[in-house]
Amino acid sequence: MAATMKDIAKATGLGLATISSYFNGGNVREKNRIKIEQAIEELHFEVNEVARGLKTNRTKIIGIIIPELNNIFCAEIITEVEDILRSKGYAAMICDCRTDEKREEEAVEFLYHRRVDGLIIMPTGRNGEYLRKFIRAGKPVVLVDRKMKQIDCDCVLVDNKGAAKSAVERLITAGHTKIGMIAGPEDVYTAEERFRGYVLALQEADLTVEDSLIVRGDYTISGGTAAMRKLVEDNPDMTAVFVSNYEMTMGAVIEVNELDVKIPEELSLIGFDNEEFAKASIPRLSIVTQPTGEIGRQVAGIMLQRLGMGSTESETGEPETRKLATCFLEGNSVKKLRDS
Amino acid sequence: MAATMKDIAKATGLGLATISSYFNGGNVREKNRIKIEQAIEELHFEVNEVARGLKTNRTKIIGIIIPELNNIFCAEIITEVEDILRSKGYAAMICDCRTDEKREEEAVEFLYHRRVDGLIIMPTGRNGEYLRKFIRAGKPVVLVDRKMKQIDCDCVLVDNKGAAKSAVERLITAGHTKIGMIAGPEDVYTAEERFRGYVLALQEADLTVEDSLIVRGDYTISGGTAAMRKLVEDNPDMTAVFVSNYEMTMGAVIEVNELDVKIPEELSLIGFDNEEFAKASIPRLSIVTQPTGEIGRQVAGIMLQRLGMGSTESETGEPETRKLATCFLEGNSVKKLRDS
DNA sequence: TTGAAAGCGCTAACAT
DNA sequence: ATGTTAGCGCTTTCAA
Repeated sequence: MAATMKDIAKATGLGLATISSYFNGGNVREKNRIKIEQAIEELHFEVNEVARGLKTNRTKIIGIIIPELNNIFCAEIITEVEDILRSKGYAAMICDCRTDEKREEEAVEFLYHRRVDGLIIMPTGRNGEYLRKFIRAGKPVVLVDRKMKQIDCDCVLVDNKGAAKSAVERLITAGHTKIGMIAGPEDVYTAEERFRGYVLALQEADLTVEDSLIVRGDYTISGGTAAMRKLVEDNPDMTAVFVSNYEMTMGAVIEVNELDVKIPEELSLIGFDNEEFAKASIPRLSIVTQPTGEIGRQVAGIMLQRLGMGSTESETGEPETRKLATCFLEGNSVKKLRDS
Repeated sequence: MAATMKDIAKATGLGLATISSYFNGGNVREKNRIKIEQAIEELHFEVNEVARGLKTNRTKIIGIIIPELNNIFCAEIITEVEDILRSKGYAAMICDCRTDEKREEEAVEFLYHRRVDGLIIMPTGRNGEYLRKFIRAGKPVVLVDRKMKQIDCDCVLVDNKGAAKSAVERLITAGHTKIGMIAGPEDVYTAEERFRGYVLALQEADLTVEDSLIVRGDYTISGGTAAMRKLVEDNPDMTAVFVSNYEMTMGAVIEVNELDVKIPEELSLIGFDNEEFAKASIPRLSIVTQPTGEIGRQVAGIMLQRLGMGSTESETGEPETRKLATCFLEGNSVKKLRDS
């Protein structure tokens, strides 16, 4: 069996409290410190975090619930979050709920039983009733990339509407007026925001929003290829397209190659996410990028901060919503029809 | 504060042991069962897994260490593993070590302190000394996608060499003799295996292995584009290429479009991984696919099995190495130069 | 079947 | 600065 603090106490002739104090940054006489360290070495002692967790009622574990681990956007955020949390001694307990609301709720229960200290969630469900439990227990909850009206907690978002709007504005500024959009599913928060950005940009430029220029895809590669084909078929006068997520951008590019449509000569294109793909494409794609690293840092930061103030019980400060700006990566996929 | 078993005992007038027994499948008189369930309901009682873990010395947590969470191959495996483990009541504590050996070692320590019941690892380091700790403690370790000579534990691999060999054989059967290869880094186990498969296929067909037909990339998209360009430039007589991972396959396809080389008319191509990309490509790519779901299932299965036999201490059965077959997804990217 | 009691490894209050 | 002691919430003998 692994050595315990008791063993260290016995070996050094010191009291249990002294050993504990040593591990918790308390003051220990130089002499004893050395003795303790020696004993630790000899007995291969390692603090039992489970026992510590029972006593302190803090597990130093953060629950993380995401819709799909094998979605690059989620994965990049989680990677950053996990890294930061771990550097502060917190472990990440990750649950993939496969974009299933029921599984999501189960995951919340699961993590609650595990007594995680906080919850980071990119919710699938629209209604966050099952998060109440955490809030009531005074455990911090941080929402990522999705807003929930009913639930009062911290939240880190990206300015999807603004990003889409400014992307479309770039096309307008370049002289395009017949601008297609490959939009996402109506029931996805981010997809709707991006769609609204597109509409807004056109409206502000006094351009008409034409139904035939809008095709909804399902956020997948093949959804992108299909949407692009339809767009090109239905709109011979279209000169530009805005694609609103990564997978569909990839699909759109594949289809454009198939149709032998030259970018940007015959069609301008602005895509979404994944710098690596944009840079590797020929010509380089102009894309909207989301600051996944920064999202992760903000999320982890808020969580850590909330955990730090845990002592003040009620007066934990107002929930905060942070909306991060997206970036724009300039490529060569947009043709200037006029000087700006 | 959350209710404890003590509270339930008090509320029902029963003893603590009875409550505990109730939760652990023991026999409880019908009358009392009802009383207990009522009290649970009223007090919103939920078992404290931490306390349970301290007592039983089993946390029901499995540590998972991977090189990169935002690598689709890893993510797909982990998703499956996590799903299965959770369905058996085990939580996954995931550490991304960013393909850094030092971070990997730290992660092992971290998880050991946390007293995870087992470890699943896709190792970056070549030497698994730091895994000894787990083995000594009698905690199961399962290696994924990488072998380690020095360490004696279960292991789930893919037949990389065989997969590459049979992919190249397909090209040979179709009549190709000048077959290029975009290989991966020399220090990556899977990359070397795939490279050896390529060489083996050529040798068995009495074809010479030409240096100019082999270009090493770094497993990234841009590595793939660069490699493909070099290959085409240096080998005007090359009729086919085998690309040995997903990112480079994507890069190769992008470059082929740029160079306006027609697939499969002017160049045949067999890629690696990611069905979705292969299916969306035009023409559809022929690729080797790895059974990520099955890998995940095997890994989780072995882990669960080992955990079940925990009681028998030493006699835990010999470590097992499972090598899974890859699949081949037929596309239209290979031209027949002769009838097979 | 049920109850009483000991103790898992640790922290924290209190006393020294 | 250090020692003593009492639990944290649970499981698990051992008796009844």
